[in-house]
Amino acid sequence: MPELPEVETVRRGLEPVLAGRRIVHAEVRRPDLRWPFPPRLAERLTGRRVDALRRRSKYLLADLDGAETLILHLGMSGRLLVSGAPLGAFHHAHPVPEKHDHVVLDLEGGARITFNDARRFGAIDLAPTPALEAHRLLAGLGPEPLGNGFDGSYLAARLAGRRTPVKAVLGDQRVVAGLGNIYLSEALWRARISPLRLARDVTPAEAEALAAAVRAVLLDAIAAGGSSLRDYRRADGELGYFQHSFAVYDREGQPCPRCGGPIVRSVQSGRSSFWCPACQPRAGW
DNA sequence: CGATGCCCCTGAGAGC
DNA sequence: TGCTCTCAGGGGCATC
Repeated sequence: MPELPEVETVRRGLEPVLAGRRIVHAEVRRPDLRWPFPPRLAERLTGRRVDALRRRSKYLLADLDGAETLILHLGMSGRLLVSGAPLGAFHHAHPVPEKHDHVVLDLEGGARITFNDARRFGAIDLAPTPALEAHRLLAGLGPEPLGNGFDGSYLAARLAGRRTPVKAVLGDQRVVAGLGNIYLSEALWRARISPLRLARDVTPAEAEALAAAVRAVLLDAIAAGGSSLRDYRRADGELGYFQHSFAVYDREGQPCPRCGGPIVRSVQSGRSSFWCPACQPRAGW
């Protein structure tokens, strides 16, 4: 899916289109994605002004007037695409809805936002803004990796004593929110820690390096507009380009950019991990 | 409580 | 050209 950098890139693309504008028409073309949509979704969106577009972990949060917030999750294949003329060119045609275009929002001024999601692992919900943090999808999330609540000592404390691989802990959204399979492999490579190492065997110094690596790789990826492997697109439809900067992800058999040794792939919990056995020794085993 | 595996769904790409 | 098989960036849930 879109991980944190991809969601943040989409947010930055949508914010200038959405913020301060009213939704003049909402078309909801199916009743659900991963879960059923909230009742009367189209009616509840129509006429509402979007006051701000925020991000929490991999969720986009559109604060609406009337103290409700629209919660959006892109799942694995979700896209939020902008079309139309923001200045309202009279003859500007919107594209005909395509397969997997599930929700279409028309904004005052003429822009249109379309939620397309082939695999339908995405999610949409509405929640009262004051109680947003208590929403079932947001309540258990750990700190933002780019925020003040995430650093080496915090991470060391969360890794301590856990007999599960460090990659599993770092990918647990309750520990830190927003990392997915790509940036887990990339961050562990930057910190020179094997994804197979047990969390309890990661030293405090390594945890410090890992927290720094997480922040650095996320910032680099955001600066590149995210990573486009298959489905992900920015709000303007363009590709991100951080995939060209991968050190290890999806590079099995290719040379490690640091040592030249071959990248290997391991399967953990049914998901691929990519790493360099020379740079990321399994010391501690 | 912690760890593991399954599953939701469609489409792309590989192999034959 | 077409069939079948495998795999994909998430994450909730059942199970042990």
